[in-house]
Amino acid sequence: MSYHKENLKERLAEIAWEICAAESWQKVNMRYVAEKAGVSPTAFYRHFKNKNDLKAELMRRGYKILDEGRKNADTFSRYGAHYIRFGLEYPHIYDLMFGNTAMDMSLYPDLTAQSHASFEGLLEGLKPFMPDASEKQLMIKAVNIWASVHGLVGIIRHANSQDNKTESLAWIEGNLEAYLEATTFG
Amino acid sequence: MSYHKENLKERLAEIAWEICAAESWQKVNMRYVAEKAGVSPTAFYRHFKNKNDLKAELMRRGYKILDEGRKNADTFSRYGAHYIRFGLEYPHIYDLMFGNTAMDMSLYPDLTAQSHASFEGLLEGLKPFMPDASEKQLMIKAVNIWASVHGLVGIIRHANSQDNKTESLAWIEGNLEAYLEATTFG
DNA sequence: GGAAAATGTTTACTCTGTAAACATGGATTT
DNA sequence: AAATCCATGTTTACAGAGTAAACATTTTCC
Repeated sequence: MSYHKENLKERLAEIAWEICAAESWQKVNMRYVAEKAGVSPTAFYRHFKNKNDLKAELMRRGYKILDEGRKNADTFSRYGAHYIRFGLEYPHIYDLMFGNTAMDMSLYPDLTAQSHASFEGLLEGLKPFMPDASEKQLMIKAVNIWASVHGLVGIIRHANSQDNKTESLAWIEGNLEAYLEATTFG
Repeated sequence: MSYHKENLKERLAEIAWEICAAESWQKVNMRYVAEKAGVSPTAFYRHFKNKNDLKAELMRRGYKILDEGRKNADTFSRYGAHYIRFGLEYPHIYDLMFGNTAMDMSLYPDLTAQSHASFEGLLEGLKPFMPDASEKQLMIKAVNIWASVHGLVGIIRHANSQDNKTESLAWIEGNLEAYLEATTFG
C-alpha cells in the first residue's frame, strides 16, 4: 500500500531466517528476499550495510533463541542437551554462530561478547561443582564440556548428511541427557 | 610453451589448495586459479565437472594428509592430537572435510567412505581397551572421543578468530596429549 | 595417414552483490 | 501552514564469478 513499509528490516530478517534455516546461508540472496518482502531488490541496503550485516542479524537472533531456552536448564546435562538440540534444529544458523563465519567479527562486538558470555557462564556454573580446582583445571573442564557438546552436534549432522545414521547414534540423539551424563558430566 | 600442459589437473588442484589453505574456500575462484596456472579461464572444466568437483578433490587430499600422519600415532592421545593439529593447521580444508560442505556428497562416495572408515578405525582401535563393552557402549565412547576432539578444533579456532585466546586455552593447544589424557582418554 | 578422443580457447550468458543517483512521503522547523 | 530535511524505497548500472557452447589444436590409436 504505502511507499514506506512498516518494519521492513524485521521482515527482511524474518524471510532471510526462514530461508537460511530451511536451506542454508548460501541460498539467501538479496533479490529473492526483497521480492518475497514485496520490495525492490536493493531496498535492503537501507537497513543493512551489506549481506554480512544481515548475517550478523541472523546470528543475533540465534543467540536469542539459544539463550531463552537455556534459562530453563536446571542441570548441566539439560543445558548441554538444549545446546545440542538447538544445533540440530537450526543447523545453518548454528553454523553462522559457531562455524567458519568468514566475516570480520570485529565489526560486530556484541556477537563476540555473546559467545564470550556463554563460556563465562559455563565456567561460573562449574565452580560450585569443583570448589578446589585451579583456574586452569576449571578452564580445562569447561573447554572439554563445550568441545564435547559442540563436537556432538557436528558428528550427528555429519552422520545425518550421509546415510550413516547408526542405531547407536540415533539412541544418543534421543537420549542426550543420559549420554551426556554417561560421558561428559559423569 | 606447448598447447597441452602436463598435469594441469594436478596444478589446478595444487593452486586451489594453496589459496584455500591460506585464505578460504570462498577465495578460490576459477578465473584466478586458471590465470595462476597460465591457462584460459575455463580450461578447468576439462578436468573438473564443476567447482564442487574441485572442492571434492581438495577434500580427498585432506584425507590423504590426515591419514598419512595418523599412521605414526601409536596411542589414542597422539591420534587425537594429530587430528586436532591437522584441523588447526589446515582449518579451511578441515571445514570442507568435516564442516557444512553444502554439496551433494552422494556424488562423491569415496569421500563419505573415507570418513566412515576413519570412524570404524576408531571403533576397532577402541575394542581392545574395552573388551567387555557392548556395541552401544563402544559406540558411545567412540562418539564421545570424536566429538571431544572435533569440538576442540572448533573452540580453539573460535577463540583464535577473536582475541579471546586465554592462557589456559593456549596451554591446551600446546599440550594436546596431556589435555586429552586428562579429559577424554582418562 | 586419417579419424577419434582429449585438452585448451573464445565467446557469451546468468546470477548475485552492491554502488550511485533519483524519488517520495512523513517529520521538523519556522 | 509552507518549506525543508531526512529516512526510506526505486531505478539503473556495473562488476565478479560460475559455467555452457562452439571452436581449435594436439595426441592417440587403428
